[in-house]
Amino acid sequence: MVLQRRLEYGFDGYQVPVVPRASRSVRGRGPIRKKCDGNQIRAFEILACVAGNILQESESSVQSNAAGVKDQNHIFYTNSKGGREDEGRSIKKDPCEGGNFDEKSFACVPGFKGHHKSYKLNEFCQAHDNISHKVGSASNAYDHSEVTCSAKKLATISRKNNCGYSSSRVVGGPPYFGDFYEGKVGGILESKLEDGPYRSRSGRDQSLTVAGSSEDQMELDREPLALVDSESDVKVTLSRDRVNFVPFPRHCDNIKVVSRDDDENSVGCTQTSTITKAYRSPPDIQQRRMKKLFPSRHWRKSQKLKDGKKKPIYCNGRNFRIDERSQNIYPFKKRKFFNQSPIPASDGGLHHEGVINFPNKRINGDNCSAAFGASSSVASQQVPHESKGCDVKLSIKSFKVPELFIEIPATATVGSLKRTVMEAVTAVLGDGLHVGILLQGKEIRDDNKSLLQTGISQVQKRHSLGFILEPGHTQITPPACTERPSMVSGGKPRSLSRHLAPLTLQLGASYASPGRQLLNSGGSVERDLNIVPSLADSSTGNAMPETQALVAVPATSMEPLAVVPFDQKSHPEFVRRRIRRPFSVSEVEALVQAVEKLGTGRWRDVKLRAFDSAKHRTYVDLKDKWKTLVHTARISPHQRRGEPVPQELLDRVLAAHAYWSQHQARQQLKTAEAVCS
DNA sequence: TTTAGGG
DNA sequence: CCCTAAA
Repeated sequence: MVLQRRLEYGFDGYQVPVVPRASRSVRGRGPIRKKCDGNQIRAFEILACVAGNILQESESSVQSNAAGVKDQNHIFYTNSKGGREDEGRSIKKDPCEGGNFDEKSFACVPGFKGHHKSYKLNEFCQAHDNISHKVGSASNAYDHSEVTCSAKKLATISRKNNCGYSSSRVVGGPPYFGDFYEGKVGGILESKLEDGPYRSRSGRDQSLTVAGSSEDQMELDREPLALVDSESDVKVTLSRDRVNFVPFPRHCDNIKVVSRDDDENSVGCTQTSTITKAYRSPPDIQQRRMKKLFPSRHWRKSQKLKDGKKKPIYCNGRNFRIDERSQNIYPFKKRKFFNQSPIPASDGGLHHEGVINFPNKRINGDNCSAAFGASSSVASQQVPHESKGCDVKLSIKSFKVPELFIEIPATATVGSLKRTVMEAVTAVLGDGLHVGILLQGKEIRDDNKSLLQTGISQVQKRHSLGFILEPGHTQITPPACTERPSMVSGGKPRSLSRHLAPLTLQLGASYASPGRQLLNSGGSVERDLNIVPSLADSSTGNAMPETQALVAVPATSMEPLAVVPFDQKSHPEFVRRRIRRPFSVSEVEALVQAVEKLGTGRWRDVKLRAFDSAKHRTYVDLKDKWKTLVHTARISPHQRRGEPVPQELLDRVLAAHAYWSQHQARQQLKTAEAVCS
């Protein structure tokens, strides 16, 4: 074990040295900049494989969800092996971070003015628990759905860690009190230093970089554990005479972030947990939340194309989101979408070498022709005749999107064909999908009729009930990006189709098909999933039963509609406001810790150091958060809102802020002097 | 791309 | 959180 040492320094009166920024060479690495590329276009057909039965008990939907968990677990696990680089990295990384909990917990952390703080221990334990729970329940969250899948790895790594294979320890609080880092790397590298921006020192930023040649390299950067294990050569690059080896804080911070996300954001691909959770959510709360999330100004409507046709809705490149009230479908930022989509957005854009026609496109509710959408098949159903209130549970085996006709020159490349098809899909999906219901070949249009009235609930034969996907603009206002929710369905009360539509899209959003690359996305998925139950919750009247029955469906894996690539660049006007994700206390802790060490002018480094794996936290976010933290610390406690931040943290915020402000002033003074002389 | 600040 | 001028 590494010797635990403590160095305490006061910072008053210290002449703080220039702290140069970290080498920009680090830029360009790291997950943030990673993008997926070279993926393939997915099939057009949407598979909604749900073993279907009609059940009378709403309870059954829960079971259905439970089944979904299993699937997902499996999927996650499978995917975790498939390993594109970023995924693999994440998967490995998080567990490693988990492994670091202990170390961090044991780290002796001098508090302000040299007082030791023990509160951290609890915090980290908590974080650890959260992780464990996550792994166990598969209810991953946050950008790190991978965490869920890597229990195995976690165990392995933890073991290594415990064996003291690798040990690095951070002993120290704010730099102004002196830090003591000791990194030991499998006997290959051992370095230690006592340094920190707050302390007087001759050097500038010193850094130690360890690079491995294995494919784990990405994590080597930050993972002492991986480092140790790696048989690859270890290169040590030292700038200046000292070494600054600080492998831990980042992980620890990250961990906190993860656990926090789990708790509060439930961002995840685990539909089960989300759904379950959402069932508990009061509809009004959901609605309020949604309202906040979608300021109208962010929902500019899609522009019209020259030919008067509406532009493909940008949702194509994102996940769909459905407002439980208007049932508008909202897109998610592509950034998140990328995490799930195998399709590169930077595919060079869509080419238009082919002519696409939609001969059967419906207009204003015209008949849905056969060409337009093969109906789905309903696996089986059963009818609870006896009571009106009975739930009707439907299993939709598959959906087919409208048939597309593509004309493309024989000389066109396969790639362009793909793009053309994709464009066609985009055009259709983009306009918003509408679900039609075919009962024995006949489409049911009256959305106000109950299932009983229409006879849907009495259908016994397979195939007698079908669902079709139609371009949404025919009957429903283009779902996404509209600011006129009232237009949807002409303001009619909730109806069957209105509930079904979201379902369709939901399928896409909940997407989790085996053999697929990891889903993981920072929160978007979760939100999507949250919506569905809230739909049920907020629905009124007898539409409720169907809705609930359908809500259970997403638990299974299906091909998402949302996985249609979309070139966001061509639709810049659709950039949506990000989901608000309040900082948790542990995130604040991580931030404070990082800022204490790095200062307030190096947000990128702060990000890299403490939030590297928190994709949803940008350096701008961190900067903003710091700003608000400082503000929060200055106002009286009763004026503060949101999750209360421990006073201790706020004190540190003020201290660090004061320190670095002064530091900055000094720097400016120095610079000025230098210029003058 | 980052930083720094206003909104 | 967003937007953006500046660097």
